[in-house]
Amino acid sequence: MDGPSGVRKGAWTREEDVLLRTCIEKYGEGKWHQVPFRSGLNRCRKSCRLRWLNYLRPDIKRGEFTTDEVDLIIRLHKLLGNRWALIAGRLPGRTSNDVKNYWNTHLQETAKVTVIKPRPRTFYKNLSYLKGKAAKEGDVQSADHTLSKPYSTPPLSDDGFSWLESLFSGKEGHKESTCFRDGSGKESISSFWDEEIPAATKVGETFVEDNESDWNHFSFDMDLWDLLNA
DNA sequence: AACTCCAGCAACCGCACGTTT
DNA sequence: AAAACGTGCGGTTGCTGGAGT
Repeated sequence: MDGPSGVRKGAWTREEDVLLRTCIEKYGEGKWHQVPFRSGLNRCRKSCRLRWLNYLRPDIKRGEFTTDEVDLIIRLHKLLGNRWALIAGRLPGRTSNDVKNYWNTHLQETAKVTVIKPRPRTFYKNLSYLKGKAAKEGDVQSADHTLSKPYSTPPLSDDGFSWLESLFSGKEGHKESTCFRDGSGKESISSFWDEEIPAATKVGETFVEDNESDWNHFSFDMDLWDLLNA
């Protein structure tokens, strides 16, 4: 079962597991290129890393996925798509491979969902939330047409309910009341979920909604992934 | 008992990205 | 700035064991 380079492939034996575990316990995780030499294993670094991360790590949870875990996977997949590492990061003890395999075998067919891709959105520059930020960080128009970094927290609705939290609320068909108001109280964007998304024009790496491409607005390069990892 | 089919899972592979030189 | 290197991720493959015929 050795490969052309003489490196062993295929299923791991108990002895190999012991060697790898002993090596990691002695030297710690990381420096995977050194692991085959240090452990005496005739395996490539990738194989060693994968075996450790997916099987040998002591905090790995085995057994059936609970209904809570399945529910969370479905919600996160709806939000993130096939970002298995991110999804697994929210499930203590589960690996990305576990989650991916579970999805592919149990959920793929039953959970035909529309993935909400974090499309860059345009927000009015004078939203109350952003105005506060802009006052602290300088005029948002001064640097570039776009913001290089998303704000650390998403805007809140009037009642303080985060639209991001709503993604996990489980309220099917829930009409999120995330109404952004400008200084005069005029609603700029009616809702996150049910709004009719207008046509958008790509400007550089951002999208500017049609009819809103002038300097009265700025484009907000919304990176949900960073928000989730914050 | 022998064979086929298939679900579940472990592992491999290629690529992308970040860091170092 | 660019090449080399190291690491992590996601798609895919292939092995294994159980169920069905």
